[in-house]
Amino acid sequence: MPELPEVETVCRSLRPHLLGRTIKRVQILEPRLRVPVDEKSCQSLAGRRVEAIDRRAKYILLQLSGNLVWLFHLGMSGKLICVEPNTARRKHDHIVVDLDDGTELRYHDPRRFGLSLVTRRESLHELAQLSSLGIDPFDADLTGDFLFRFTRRSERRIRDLLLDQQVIAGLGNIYANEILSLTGIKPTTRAHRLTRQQVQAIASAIPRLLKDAIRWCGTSFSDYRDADDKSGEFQNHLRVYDRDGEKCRRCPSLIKRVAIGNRSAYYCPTCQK
DNA sequence: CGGTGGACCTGCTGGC
DNA sequence: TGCCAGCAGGTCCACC
Repeated sequence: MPELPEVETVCRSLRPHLLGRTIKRVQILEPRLRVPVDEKSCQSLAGRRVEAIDRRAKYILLQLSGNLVWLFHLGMSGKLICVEPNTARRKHDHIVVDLDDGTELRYHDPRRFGLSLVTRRESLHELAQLSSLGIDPFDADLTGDFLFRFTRRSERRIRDLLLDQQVIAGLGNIYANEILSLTGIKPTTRAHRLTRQQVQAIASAIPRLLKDAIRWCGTSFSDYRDADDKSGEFQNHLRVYDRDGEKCRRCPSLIKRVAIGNRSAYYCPTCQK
């Protein structure tokens, strides 16, 4: 579900609710996420203050007093939502956090592909999840040259290379497909077949597209929401993703859907070669 | 090593 | 109306 723009939107919407607040109590209603939630470390969070909220790729980091970090990944269907006290619990509310002003922060995740873990700040860089991440999409070092080196030695399809978090950290299936649409490249093209110019175009399209998506607060299909349960708007601006059979926005052709592995790829057969 | 396919889950939609 | 297949924004692991 949530890719970088959605996770960034969640972080921004959490800040007004959480910054400066103190955690009173943490309840784990369902520990069975992708990695089992450690109840003990969560209970040790009572009394900690939220000092900052950061994002790395698709990970959300609540920086807490006492040099602790509470790390979340939303998986496919995870949400962090702030609600008034005494709001009815919903099915799939797995973690409930009581704050000192009465607000409740809830982690809700029907598919339970998400992740919640607590670590000391100095150990953060040792986490496998974070240490294996590739370059940040907004890093000035993400140049055509940089990406060209990866594409030269890879025979994977470019859509899959863009999804690889160890290469670029933060893209998911929506934005990988949209980037290839913006740059006129077919998602099934093998990476090493791309020209220098094509790779340059991809590198420069990535931060532009993500900034645009963040400006529209991300893409909402059925279920992505921010901390105030508000939808994003970028679904209205998608060029190819989830538009198979619909008209291309630049030519009369119809958008096609193909399976790459077991995930869909979308493209315009005329505009993308 | 790199690349691929399946597993992990629940819920929704569309076809019959 | 019900049932079933297929699909969904991500990641990880086994296998070739």
